[in-house]
Amino acid sequence: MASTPTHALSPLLRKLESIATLTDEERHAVESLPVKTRMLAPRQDIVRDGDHTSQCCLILDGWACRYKLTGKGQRQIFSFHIGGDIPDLQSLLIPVMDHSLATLTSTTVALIPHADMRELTLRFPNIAAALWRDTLVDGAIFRAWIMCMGQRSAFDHIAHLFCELYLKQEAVGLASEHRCPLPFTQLDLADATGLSNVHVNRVLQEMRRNGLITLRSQTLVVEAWERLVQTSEFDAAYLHLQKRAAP
Amino acid sequence: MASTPTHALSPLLRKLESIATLTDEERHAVESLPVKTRMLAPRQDIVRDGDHTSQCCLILDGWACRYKLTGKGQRQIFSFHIGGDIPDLQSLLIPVMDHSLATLTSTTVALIPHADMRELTLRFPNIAAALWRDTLVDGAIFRAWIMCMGQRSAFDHIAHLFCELYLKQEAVGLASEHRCPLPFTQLDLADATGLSNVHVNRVLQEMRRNGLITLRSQTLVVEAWERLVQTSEFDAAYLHLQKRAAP
DNA sequence: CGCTAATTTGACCTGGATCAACTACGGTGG
DNA sequence: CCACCGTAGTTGATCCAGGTCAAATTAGCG
Repeated sequence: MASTPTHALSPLLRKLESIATLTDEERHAVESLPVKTRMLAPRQDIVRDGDHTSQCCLILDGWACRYKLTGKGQRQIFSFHIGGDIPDLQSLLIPVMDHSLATLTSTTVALIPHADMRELTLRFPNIAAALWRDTLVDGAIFRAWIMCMGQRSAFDHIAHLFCELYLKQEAVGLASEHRCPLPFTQLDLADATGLSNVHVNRVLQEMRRNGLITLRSQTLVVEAWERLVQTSEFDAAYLHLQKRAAP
Repeated sequence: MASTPTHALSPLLRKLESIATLTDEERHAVESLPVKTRMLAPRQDIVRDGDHTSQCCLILDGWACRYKLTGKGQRQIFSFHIGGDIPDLQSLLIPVMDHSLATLTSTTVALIPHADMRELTLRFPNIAAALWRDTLVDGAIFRAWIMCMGQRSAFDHIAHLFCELYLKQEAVGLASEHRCPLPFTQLDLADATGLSNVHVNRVLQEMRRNGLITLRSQTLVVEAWERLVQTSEFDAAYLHLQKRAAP
Protein backbone atom coordinates (compact mmCIF):
# COMPACT_ATOMS: atom_id res chain seq x y z
CA MET A 1 0.00 0.00 0.00
CA ALA A 2 2.99 2.26 0.62
CA SER A 3 5.05 2.38 -2.53
CA THR A 4 2.97 0.12 -4.75
CA PRO A 5 1.60 1.66 -7.92
CA THR A 6 -1.98 1.09 -6.69
CA HIS A 7 -3.86 4.28 -6.24
CA ALA A 8 -6.92 5.22 -4.22
CA LEU A 9 -8.84 5.77 -7.43
CA SER A 10 -7.90 2.47 -9.03
CA PRO A 11 -11.37 0.95 -8.43
CA LEU A 12 -12.83 3.77 -10.50
CA LEU A 13 -10.22 3.35 -13.20
CA ARG A 14 -10.91 -0.37 -13.37
CA LYS A 15 -14.60 0.28 -13.81
CA LEU A 16 -14.09 2.95 -16.49
CA GLU A 17 -11.67 0.70 -18.35
CA SER A 18 -14.18 -2.12 -18.28
CA ILE A 19 -16.45 0.19 -20.26
CA ALA A 20 -14.14 2.25 -22.43
CA THR A 21 -10.51 2.31 -23.46
CA LEU A 22 -8.81 5.25 -21.80
CA THR A 23 -5.85 7.21 -23.12
CA ASP A 24 -2.90 7.85 -20.83
CA GLU A 25 -4.04 11.42 -20.51
CA GLU A 26 -7.50 10.38 -19.47
CA ARG A 27 -6.16 7.85 -16.99
CA HIS A 28 -3.91 10.46 -15.53
CA ALA A 29 -6.74 12.98 -15.28
CA VAL A 30 -8.84 10.49 -13.32
CA GLU A 31 -5.94 9.75 -10.98
CA SER A 32 -5.47 13.45 -10.43
CA LEU A 33 -8.99 13.98 -9.13
CA PRO A 34 -8.67 15.64 -5.75
CA VAL A 35 -10.44 13.23 -3.42
CA LYS A 36 -10.96 13.03 0.27
CA THR A 37 -10.84 9.46 1.51
CA ARG A 38 -13.05 8.53 4.45
CA MET A 39 -13.52 5.38 6.45
CA LEU A 40 -17.08 4.84 7.56
CA ALA A 41 -18.63 2.52 10.12
CA PRO A 42 -21.32 0.01 9.12
CA ARG A 43 -24.91 1.22 8.78
CA GLN A 44 -24.15 4.92 8.52
CA ASP A 45 -25.93 7.28 6.19
CA ILE A 46 -23.58 8.85 3.65
CA VAL A 47 -26.14 11.13 2.01
CA ARG A 48 -29.76 11.58 3.03
CA ASP A 49 -33.01 11.90 1.17
CA GLY A 50 -33.51 15.63 0.57
CA ASP A 51 -29.86 16.64 0.95
CA HIS A 52 -28.30 19.10 -1.47
CA THR A 53 -24.89 17.78 -2.39
CA SER A 54 -21.78 19.26 -3.96
CA GLN A 55 -19.70 16.11 -4.21
CA CYS A 56 -20.25 12.50 -5.10
CA CYS A 57 -19.20 9.37 -3.37
CA LEU A 58 -17.00 6.69 -4.90
CA ILE A 59 -16.99 3.39 -3.02
CA LEU A 60 -13.43 2.13 -2.66
CA ASP A 61 -14.03 -0.83 -0.42
CA GLY A 62 -16.98 -2.32 1.47
CA TRP A 63 -20.69 -2.32 0.76
CA ALA A 64 -23.29 0.44 0.47
CA CYS A 65 -26.93 0.59 -0.52
CA ARG A 66 -29.41 3.15 -1.75
CA TYR A 67 -32.74 3.21 0.04
CA LYS A 68 -35.76 5.27 0.95
CA LEU A 69 -38.20 5.16 3.88
CA THR A 70 -41.98 5.31 3.68
CA GLY A 71 -44.01 7.50 5.99
CA LYS A 72 -44.39 4.58 8.39
CA GLY A 73 -40.66 3.95 8.37
CA GLN A 74 -40.59 0.93 6.08
CA ARG A 75 -37.36 0.78 4.16
CA GLN A 76 -37.04 -0.06 0.49
CA ILE A 77 -33.51 -0.82 -0.69
CA PHE A 78 -32.97 0.05 -4.37
CA SER A 79 -29.46 -1.23 -5.00
CA PHE A 80 -26.32 -2.67 -3.49
CA HIS A 81 -22.90 -1.19 -4.24
CA ILE A 82 -19.28 -2.29 -4.06
CA GLY A 83 -15.85 -0.88 -4.87
CA GLY A 84 -15.76 1.14 -8.10
CA ASP A 85 -19.41 2.20 -7.91
CA ILE A 86 -20.48 5.83 -7.62
CA PRO A 87 -23.98 5.30 -6.25
CA ASP A 88 -24.83 8.99 -6.13
CA LEU A 89 -23.37 9.98 -9.47
CA GLN A 90 -26.87 11.24 -10.19
CA SER A 91 -26.23 14.16 -7.83
CA LEU A 92 -23.77 15.57 -10.37
CA LEU A 93 -26.69 16.56 -12.59
CA ILE A 94 -29.51 16.52 -10.02
CA PRO A 95 -28.04 17.86 -6.81
CA VAL A 96 -31.07 17.29 -4.57
CA MET A 97 -31.30 13.70 -3.37
CA ASP A 98 -34.57 11.81 -3.78
CA HIS A 99 -33.30 8.87 -1.70
CA SER A 100 -30.56 8.03 0.78
CA LEU A 101 -27.21 6.32 0.51
CA ALA A 102 -25.80 4.34 3.44
CA THR A 103 -23.06 1.89 4.27
CA LEU A 104 -23.86 -1.72 5.05
CA THR A 105 -20.38 -2.74 6.21
CA SER A 106 -17.28 -0.81 7.20
CA THR A 107 -16.61 1.10 4.04
CA THR A 108 -13.91 3.26 2.53
CA VAL A 109 -15.15 5.97 0.23
CA ALA A 110 -13.60 8.74 -1.81
CA LEU A 111 -15.50 12.01 -1.99
CA ILE A 112 -15.14 13.82 -5.29
CA PRO A 113 -16.29 17.43 -5.66
CA HIS A 114 -18.88 17.94 -8.37
CA ALA A 115 -16.85 20.78 -9.81
CA ASP A 116 -13.89 18.51 -10.52
CA MET A 117 -16.09 15.76 -11.82
CA ARG A 118 -17.81 18.19 -14.15
CA GLU A 119 -14.53 19.51 -15.44
CA LEU A 120 -13.35 15.96 -16.08
CA THR A 121 -16.45 15.13 -18.11
CA LEU A 122 -16.20 18.34 -20.12
CA ARG A 123 -12.54 17.80 -20.96
CA PHE A 124 -13.00 14.12 -21.76
CA PRO A 125 -16.23 13.25 -23.55
CA ASN A 126 -15.03 9.67 -23.58
CA ILE A 127 -15.14 9.57 -19.80
CA ALA A 128 -18.49 11.34 -19.75
CA ALA A 129 -19.85 8.68 -22.10
CA ALA A 130 -18.52 5.90 -19.88
CA LEU A 131 -20.18 7.42 -16.82
CA TRP A 132 -23.41 8.01 -18.71
CA ARG A 133 -23.33 4.41 -19.86
CA ASP A 134 -22.89 3.38 -16.26
CA THR A 135 -26.06 5.21 -15.23
CA LEU A 136 -27.85 3.39 -18.05
CA VAL A 137 -26.76 0.04 -16.68
CA ASP A 138 -27.97 1.26 -13.30
CA GLY A 139 -31.37 1.76 -14.92
CA ALA A 140 -31.25 -1.68 -16.50
CA ILE A 141 -30.71 -3.21 -13.06
CA PHE A 142 -33.71 -1.30 -11.74
CA ARG A 143 -35.80 -2.80 -14.51
CA ALA A 144 -34.61 -6.27 -13.59
CA TRP A 145 -35.68 -5.62 -10.01
CA ILE A 146 -39.08 -4.37 -11.17
CA MET A 147 -39.44 -7.54 -13.24
CA CYS A 148 -38.65 -9.65 -10.18
CA MET A 149 -41.02 -7.74 -7.93
CA GLY A 150 -43.88 -7.78 -10.39
CA GLN A 151 -43.68 -11.21 -11.96
CA ARG A 152 -41.60 -13.64 -9.93
CA SER A 153 -42.17 -15.67 -6.78
CA ALA A 154 -40.23 -14.84 -3.65
CA PHE A 155 -38.01 -17.85 -4.28
CA ASP A 156 -37.15 -16.86 -7.83
CA HIS A 157 -36.72 -13.23 -6.86
CA ILE A 158 -34.10 -14.05 -4.25
CA ALA A 159 -32.43 -16.52 -6.59
CA HIS A 160 -32.23 -13.80 -9.24
CA LEU A 161 -30.75 -11.35 -6.78
CA PHE A 162 -28.08 -13.87 -5.76
CA CYS A 163 -27.10 -14.37 -9.39
CA GLU A 164 -26.83 -10.63 -9.85
CA LEU A 165 -24.80 -10.02 -6.72
CA TYR A 166 -22.43 -12.86 -7.49
CA LEU A 167 -21.75 -11.69 -11.04
CA LYS A 168 -21.37 -8.09 -10.00
CA GLN A 169 -18.60 -9.10 -7.66
CA GLU A 170 -17.03 -11.60 -10.01
CA ALA A 171 -16.75 -8.90 -12.66
CA VAL A 172 -14.41 -6.87 -10.49
CA GLY A 173 -12.44 -9.79 -9.11
CA LEU A 174 -14.10 -9.94 -5.70
CA ALA A 175 -15.60 -13.37 -6.28
CA SER A 176 -14.97 -16.57 -8.15
CA GLU A 177 -16.00 -20.21 -8.23
CA HIS A 178 -19.59 -19.30 -7.37
CA ARG A 179 -18.56 -18.10 -3.97
CA CYS A 180 -18.81 -14.51 -2.82
CA PRO A 181 -19.17 -12.28 0.22
CA LEU A 182 -22.70 -11.31 1.13
CA PRO A 183 -22.19 -9.23 4.23
CA PHE A 184 -25.70 -8.19 5.09
CA THR A 185 -28.66 -9.51 7.00
CA GLN A 186 -31.84 -11.29 6.00
CA LEU A 187 -33.65 -8.10 6.91
CA ASP A 188 -31.60 -6.24 4.30
CA LEU A 189 -32.58 -8.87 1.75
CA ALA A 190 -36.19 -8.49 2.81
CA ASP A 191 -36.10 -4.71 2.37
CA ALA A 192 -34.49 -5.11 -1.04
CA THR A 193 -37.04 -7.62 -2.30
CA GLY A 194 -40.15 -6.22 -0.65
CA LEU A 195 -40.64 -9.42 1.35
CA SER A 196 -40.85 -9.93 5.11
CA ASN A 197 -37.74 -11.07 6.94
CA VAL A 198 -39.62 -14.17 8.09
CA HIS A 199 -40.41 -15.17 4.55
CA VAL A 200 -36.88 -14.50 3.36
CA ASN A 201 -35.68 -16.82 6.09
CA ARG A 202 -38.03 -19.56 4.94
CA VAL A 203 -37.00 -19.17 1.31
CA LEU A 204 -33.33 -19.37 2.25
CA GLN A 205 -33.97 -22.55 4.16
CA GLU A 206 -35.71 -24.03 1.16
CA MET A 207 -32.77 -23.07 -1.05
CA ARG A 208 -30.43 -24.83 1.37
CA ARG A 209 -32.68 -27.89 1.53
CA ASN A 210 -32.64 -28.06 -2.27
CA GLY A 211 -28.87 -27.91 -2.29
CA LEU A 212 -28.91 -24.66 -4.24
CA ILE A 213 -26.83 -22.52 -1.93
CA THR A 214 -24.86 -22.36 1.27
CA LEU A 215 -25.08 -19.09 3.13
CA ARG A 216 -23.31 -18.57 6.40
CA SER A 217 -20.82 -16.24 8.02
CA GLN A 218 -21.52 -13.60 5.41
CA THR A 219 -20.54 -15.84 2.54
CA LEU A 220 -22.74 -17.09 -0.24
CA VAL A 221 -21.76 -20.28 -2.02
CA VAL A 222 -23.86 -21.12 -5.03
CA GLU A 223 -23.80 -24.91 -5.05
CA ALA A 224 -25.88 -25.25 -8.22
CA TRP A 225 -25.38 -22.21 -10.42
CA GLU A 226 -27.26 -23.58 -13.39
CA ARG A 227 -30.35 -24.41 -11.38
CA LEU A 228 -30.27 -21.01 -9.73
CA VAL A 229 -30.07 -19.35 -13.14
CA GLN A 230 -32.82 -21.47 -14.61
CA THR A 231 -35.38 -21.15 -11.87
CA SER A 232 -34.99 -17.37 -11.76
CA GLU A 233 -34.73 -16.98 -15.55
CA PHE A 234 -31.57 -15.04 -14.94
CA ASP A 235 -30.09 -13.56 -18.10
CA ALA A 236 -26.89 -11.65 -17.42
CA ALA A 237 -27.33 -9.52 -20.53
CA TYR A 238 -28.93 -6.70 -18.55
CA LEU A 239 -25.76 -6.17 -16.53
CA HIS A 240 -23.98 -5.33 -19.80
CA LEU A 241 -20.71 -6.60 -18.45
CA GLN A 242 -18.29 -6.73 -21.29
CA LYS A 243 -14.68 -7.70 -21.51
CA ARG A 244 -12.36 -4.80 -21.41
CA ALA A 245 -11.04 -3.87 -24.83
CA ALA A 246 -7.60 -5.35 -25.46
CA PRO A 247 -4.84 -2.92 -24.47
CA MET B 1 -48.83 21.93 -40.07
CA ALA B 2 -48.00 23.37 -43.47
CA SER B 3 -46.32 26.72 -43.00
CA THR B 4 -46.46 27.05 -39.22
CA PRO B 5 -43.15 27.41 -37.38
CA THR B 6 -43.79 24.16 -35.51
CA HIS B 7 -41.32 21.49 -36.37
CA ALA B 8 -41.40 17.72 -36.10
CA LEU B 9 -38.70 17.88 -33.45
CA SER B 10 -40.40 20.51 -31.31
CA PRO B 11 -41.44 17.96 -28.64
CA LEU B 12 -37.76 17.14 -28.18
CA LEU B 13 -36.80 20.80 -28.07
CA ARG B 14 -39.44 21.48 -25.47
CA LYS B 15 -38.13 18.69 -23.31
CA LEU B 16 -34.50 19.77 -23.65
CA GLU B 17 -35.44 23.35 -22.88
CA SER B 18 -37.30 22.24 -19.78
CA ILE B 19 -33.95 20.90 -18.56
CA ALA B 20 -31.35 23.26 -19.96
CA THR B 21 -31.19 26.63 -21.68
CA LEU B 22 -30.20 26.13 -25.29
CA THR B 23 -28.32 28.54 -27.49
CA ASP B 24 -29.67 29.35 -30.94
CA GLU B 25 -26.95 27.21 -32.42
CA GLU B 26 -27.89 24.25 -30.25
CA ARG B 27 -31.56 24.67 -31.02
CA HIS B 28 -30.80 24.80 -34.70
CA ALA B 29 -28.59 21.71 -34.48
CA VAL B 30 -31.42 19.75 -32.88
CA GLU B 31 -33.86 20.90 -35.53
CA SER B 32 -31.42 19.83 -38.21
CA LEU B 33 -31.32 16.23 -37.03
CA PRO B 34 -32.19 14.07 -40.02
CA VAL B 35 -35.23 12.15 -38.85
CA LYS B 36 -37.61 9.74 -40.43
CA THR B 37 -41.14 10.23 -39.21
CA ARG B 38 -43.36 7.17 -38.92
CA MET B 39 -46.96 6.63 -37.97
CA LEU B 40 -47.54 3.43 -36.06
CA ALA B 41 -50.69 1.50 -35.21
CA PRO B 42 -51.62 0.76 -31.59
CA ARG B 43 -49.93 -2.18 -29.87
CA GLN B 44 -47.04 -2.56 -32.25
CA ASP B 45 -43.51 -3.35 -31.20
CA ILE B 46 -41.07 -0.61 -32.13
CA VAL B 47 -37.92 -2.35 -30.93
CA ARG B 48 -37.68 -5.86 -29.50
CA ASP B 49 -35.79 -7.40 -26.64
CA GLY B 50 -32.48 -8.59 -28.09
CA ASP B 51 -32.47 -6.30 -31.13
CA HIS B 52 -29.30 -4.50 -32.14
CA THR B 53 -30.24 -0.94 -33.00
CA SER B 54 -28.60 1.89 -34.89
CA GLN B 55 -31.15 4.57 -34.29
CA CYS B 56 -33.30 5.75 -31.44
CA CYS B 57 -36.96 6.53 -31.27
CA LEU B 58 -38.39 9.91 -30.30
CA ILE B 59 -42.10 9.87 -29.51
CA LEU B 60 -43.83 12.80 -31.20
CA ASP B 61 -47.42 11.99 -30.40
CA GLY B 62 -49.28 9.11 -28.77
CA TRP B 63 -48.29 6.64 -26.08
CA ALA B 64 -45.62 3.96 -25.85
CA CYS B 65 -44.34 1.66 -23.14
CA ARG B 66 -41.25 -0.34 -22.37
CA TYR B 67 -41.83 -3.94 -21.30
CA LYS B 68 -40.35 -7.39 -21.10
CA LEU B 69 -41.88 -10.86 -21.14
CA THR B 70 -41.08 -13.72 -18.77
CA GLY B 71 -40.51 -17.23 -20.04
CA LYS B 72 -44.19 -17.99 -19.47
CA GLY B 73 -45.23 -14.91 -21.40
CA GLN B 74 -46.16 -12.67 -18.51
CA ARG B 75 -45.55 -9.04 -19.38
CA GLN B 76 -43.98 -6.49 -17.07
CA ILE B 77 -44.35 -2.88 -18.18
CA PHE B 78 -41.48 -0.66 -16.99
CA SER B 79 -42.59 2.77 -18.10
CA PHE B 80 -45.10 4.80 -20.06
CA HIS B 81 -43.99 7.39 -22.59
CA ILE B 82 -45.49 10.41 -24.32
CA GLY B 83 -44.40 13.09 -26.79
CA GLY B 84 -40.87 14.34 -26.22
CA ASP B 85 -39.62 11.11 -24.64
CA ILE B 86 -36.84 9.01 -26.16
CA PRO B 87 -37.60 5.71 -24.45
CA ASP B 88 -34.70 3.86 -26.04
CA LEU B 89 -32.08 6.56 -25.69
CA GLN B 90 -30.16 3.88 -23.83
CA SER B 91 -29.46 2.17 -27.15
CA LEU B 92 -27.16 5.04 -28.08
CA LEU B 93 -24.58 3.75 -25.61
CA ILE B 94 -25.79 0.14 -25.24
CA PRO B 95 -26.98 -0.93 -28.68
CA VAL B 96 -28.36 -4.34 -27.70
CA MET B 97 -31.83 -4.09 -26.21
CA ASP B 98 -32.56 -5.79 -22.90
CA HIS B 99 -36.29 -5.10 -23.17
CA SER B 100 -38.89 -4.12 -25.77
CA LEU B 101 -40.55 -0.87 -26.75
CA ALA B 102 -44.09 -0.81 -28.11
CA THR B 103 -46.89 1.57 -28.91
CA LEU B 104 -50.04 1.61 -26.82
CA THR B 105 -52.06 3.95 -29.05
CA SER B 106 -51.65 5.20 -32.58
CA THR B 107 -48.31 6.91 -32.33
CA THR B 108 -46.11 9.18 -34.39
CA VAL B 109 -42.41 8.68 -33.87
CA ALA B 110 -39.22 10.17 -35.26
CA LEU B 111 -36.32 7.81 -35.82
CA ILE B 112 -32.93 9.38 -35.22
CA PRO B 113 -29.74 7.62 -36.35
CA HIS B 114 -27.31 6.98 -33.53
CA ALA B 115 -24.50 8.49 -35.59
CA ASP B 116 -26.25 11.85 -35.77
CA MET B 117 -27.24 11.72 -32.14
CA ARG B 118 -23.67 10.96 -31.15
CA GLU B 119 -22.34 13.80 -33.23
CA LEU B 120 -24.84 16.15 -31.62
CA THR B 121 -23.77 15.16 -28.12
CA LEU B 122 -20.09 15.50 -28.97
CA ARG B 123 -20.51 18.94 -30.48
CA PHE B 124 -22.78 20.17 -27.69
CA PRO B 125 -21.88 18.92 -24.22
CA ASN B 126 -24.77 20.98 -22.95
CA ILE B 127 -27.19 18.80 -24.89
CA ALA B 128 -25.36 15.66 -23.82
CA ALA B 129 -25.75 16.74 -20.22
CA ALA B 130 -29.47 17.36 -20.69
CA LEU B 131 -29.95 13.91 -22.19
CA TRP B 132 -27.85 12.32 -19.48
CA ARG B 133 -29.93 14.10 -16.89
CA ASP B 134 -33.02 12.74 -18.56
CA THR B 135 -31.78 9.18 -18.18
CA LEU B 136 -31.17 9.91 -14.51
CA VAL B 137 -34.77 11.00 -14.06
CA ASP B 138 -35.75 7.82 -15.84
CA GLY B 139 -33.86 5.94 -13.13
CA ALA B 140 -35.55 7.97 -10.41
CA ILE B 141 -38.93 6.92 -11.77
CA PHE B 142 -37.84 3.29 -11.72
CA ARG B 143 -36.97 3.69 -8.06
CA ALA B 144 -40.39 5.15 -7.36
CA TRP B 145 -41.95 2.11 -9.04
CA ILE B 146 -39.77 -0.23 -6.97
CA MET B 147 -40.89 1.60 -3.84
CA CYS B 148 -44.51 1.14 -4.83
CA MET B 149 -44.09 -2.52 -5.67
CA GLY B 150 -42.18 -3.34 -2.53
CA GLN B 151 -43.88 -1.27 0.13
CA ARG B 152 -47.32 -0.08 -0.91
CA SER B 153 -50.75 -1.66 -1.15
CA ALA B 154 -52.32 -2.18 -4.54
CA PHE B 155 -54.58 0.79 -3.88
CA ASP B 156 -51.75 3.15 -3.01
CA HIS B 157 -49.63 1.85 -5.84
CA ILE B 158 -52.25 2.65 -8.44
CA ALA B 159 -52.97 6.00 -6.81
CA HIS B 160 -49.26 6.82 -6.99
CA LEU B 161 -49.11 5.84 -10.64
CA PHE B 162 -52.08 8.09 -11.45
CA CYS B 163 -50.36 11.03 -9.78
CA GLU B 164 -47.22 10.37 -11.79
CA LEU B 165 -49.01 9.99 -15.11
CA TYR B 166 -51.06 13.11 -14.57
CA LEU B 167 -48.05 15.28 -13.68
CA LYS B 168 -45.97 13.89 -16.51
CA GLN B 169 -48.61 15.02 -18.96
CA GLU B 170 -49.33 18.30 -17.23
CA ALA B 171 -45.64 19.19 -17.47
CA VAL B 172 -45.78 19.16 -21.25
CA GLY B 173 -49.17 20.80 -21.59
CA LEU B 174 -51.15 17.65 -22.34
CA ALA B 175 -53.21 17.86 -19.16
CA SER B 176 -54.62 20.36 -16.73
CA GLU B 177 -57.22 20.71 -14.01
CA HIS B 178 -56.52 17.19 -12.77
CA ARG B 179 -57.85 15.72 -15.95
CA CYS B 180 -55.77 13.79 -18.45
CA PRO B 181 -55.90 11.14 -21.14
CA LEU B 182 -55.19 7.60 -20.00
CA PRO B 183 -55.58 5.64 -23.20
CA PHE B 184 -54.78 2.14 -22.07
CA THR B 185 -56.55 -0.80 -20.55
CA GLN B 186 -56.83 -2.17 -17.05
CA LEU B 187 -54.66 -5.04 -18.22
CA ASP B 188 -51.92 -2.56 -19.08
CA LEU B 189 -52.22 -1.08 -15.61
CA ALA B 190 -52.04 -4.59 -14.17
CA ASP B 191 -48.88 -5.41 -16.09
CA ALA B 192 -47.32 -2.15 -14.99
CA THR B 193 -48.08 -2.64 -11.31
CA GLY B 194 -47.57 -6.39 -11.09
CA LEU B 195 -51.19 -6.92 -10.08
CA SER B 196 -53.90 -9.03 -11.76
CA ASN B 197 -56.36 -7.30 -14.05
CA VAL B 198 -59.17 -8.46 -11.76
CA HIS B 199 -57.63 -6.80 -8.75
CA VAL B 200 -56.90 -3.60 -10.67
CA ASN B 201 -60.56 -3.52 -11.59
CA ARG B 202 -61.61 -3.85 -7.94
CA VAL B 203 -59.21 -1.15 -6.82
CA LEU B 204 -60.50 1.22 -9.50
CA GLN B 205 -64.04 0.61 -8.35
CA GLU B 206 -63.06 1.40 -4.80
CA MET B 207 -61.39 4.61 -5.94
CA ARG B 208 -64.58 5.59 -7.74
CA ARG B 209 -66.72 4.71 -4.72
CA ASN B 210 -64.50 6.90 -2.55
CA GLY B 211 -64.94 9.79 -4.97
CA LEU B 212 -61.21 9.86 -5.69
CA ILE B 213 -61.32 9.55 -9.44
CA THR B 214 -63.46 9.22 -12.53
CA LEU B 215 -62.08 7.02 -15.25
CA ARG B 216 -63.97 6.39 -18.44
CA SER B 217 -63.53 6.69 -22.17
CA GLN B 218 -59.78 6.82 -21.80
CA THR B 219 -59.88 9.86 -19.57
CA LEU B 220 -58.78 10.11 -15.98
CA VAL B 221 -60.29 12.81 -13.81
CA VAL B 222 -58.75 13.13 -10.38
CA GLU B 223 -61.67 14.35 -8.27
CA ALA B 224 -59.66 14.61 -5.07
CA TRP B 225 -56.02 15.30 -5.87
CA GLU B 226 -54.96 15.94 -2.30
CA ARG B 227 -56.37 12.68 -1.03
CA LEU B 228 -54.79 10.77 -3.89
CA VAL B 229 -51.43 12.35 -3.08
CA GLN B 230 -51.74 11.69 0.63
CA THR B 231 -52.81 8.08 0.54
CA SER B 232 -50.04 7.17 -1.89
CA GLU B 233 -47.43 9.38 -0.19
CA PHE B 234 -46.77 10.90 -3.58
CA ASP B 235 -43.89 13.37 -3.59
CA ALA B 236 -43.32 14.87 -7.02
CA ALA B 237 -39.68 15.61 -6.22
CA TYR B 238 -38.49 12.42 -7.92
CA LEU B 239 -39.81 13.58 -11.29
CA HIS B 240 -37.40 16.51 -11.07
CA LEU B 241 -39.70 18.67 -13.12
CA GLN B 242 -38.39 22.16 -13.03
CA LYS B 243 -39.56 25.32 -14.60
CA ARG B 244 -37.77 26.17 -17.75
CA ALA B 245 -35.16 28.88 -17.30
CA ALA B 246 -36.55 32.29 -18.22
CA PRO B 247 -35.89 33.10 -21.89
C1' DC C 1 -19.55 -14.62 29.91
C1' DG C 2 -23.09 -11.76 29.10
C1' DC C 3 -25.63 -8.78 25.74
C1' DT C 4 -27.50 -7.63 21.66
C1' DA C 5 -28.54 -8.41 17.09
C1' DA C 6 -29.72 -11.99 13.89
C1' DT C 7 -31.95 -16.12 12.74
C1' DT C 8 -35.44 -19.51 13.31
C1' DT C 9 -39.94 -21.55 14.46
C1' DG C 10 -44.99 -21.90 14.99
C1' DA C 11 -49.72 -20.30 14.63
C1' DC C 12 -52.71 -17.74 12.33
C1' DC C 13 -54.40 -14.31 8.96
C1' DT C 14 -55.22 -11.57 4.66
C1' DG C 15 -54.35 -9.19 0.27
C1' DG C 16 -54.40 -10.29 -3.86
C1' DA C 17 -54.31 -14.35 -7.39
C1' DT C 18 -56.91 -17.52 -10.07
C1' DC C 19 -60.71 -19.38 -12.58
C1' DA C 20 -64.86 -18.95 -14.82
C1' DA C 21 -68.74 -16.68 -16.29
C1' DC C 22 -71.15 -12.80 -17.71
C1' DT C 23 -72.00 -7.92 -19.37
C1' DA C 24 -71.07 -3.62 -21.87
C1' DC C 25 -69.46 -1.37 -25.73
C1' DG C 26 -67.10 0.29 -29.88
C1' DG C 27 -66.64 -0.83 -34.27
C1' DT C 28 -68.00 -3.13 -38.89
C1' DG C 29 -70.49 -4.98 -42.38
C1' DG C 30 -75.02 -5.86 -44.30
C1' DC D 1 -80.18 1.28 -38.63
C1' DC D 2 -79.29 -2.94 -36.74
C1' DA D 3 -77.04 -7.46 -35.96
C1' DC D 4 -72.81 -9.22 -34.87
C1' DC D 5 -68.27 -9.73 -32.84
C1' DG D 6 -64.26 -9.10 -30.43
C1' DT D 7 -62.20 -6.56 -26.82
C1' DA D 8 -62.50 -4.60 -22.30
C1' DG D 9 -64.66 -4.42 -18.07
C1' DT D 10 -67.20 -6.63 -14.14
C1' DT D 11 -68.66 -10.13 -10.77
C1' DG D 12 -68.48 -14.16 -7.68
C1' DA D 13 -66.30 -18.07 -5.56
C1' DT D 14 -62.35 -20.09 -3.96
C1' DC D 15 -57.44 -20.47 -2.97
C1' DC D 16 -52.70 -19.56 -1.53
C1' DA D 17 -48.27 -16.97 -1.26
C1' DG D 18 -46.65 -14.41 1.74
C1' DG D 19 -47.64 -11.22 5.87
C1' DT D 20 -47.97 -10.63 10.91
C1' DC D 21 -47.19 -11.54 15.68
C1' DA D 22 -44.79 -13.50 19.23
C1' DA D 23 -41.71 -16.40 21.21
C1' DA D 24 -37.56 -19.13 21.11
C1' DT D 25 -32.88 -20.09 19.72
C1' DT D 26 -28.51 -18.99 18.06
C1' DA D 27 -24.30 -16.25 16.76
C1' DG D 28 -21.17 -12.58 17.32
C1' DC D 29 -18.67 -9.68 19.90
C1' DG D 30 -16.71 -6.78 23.56
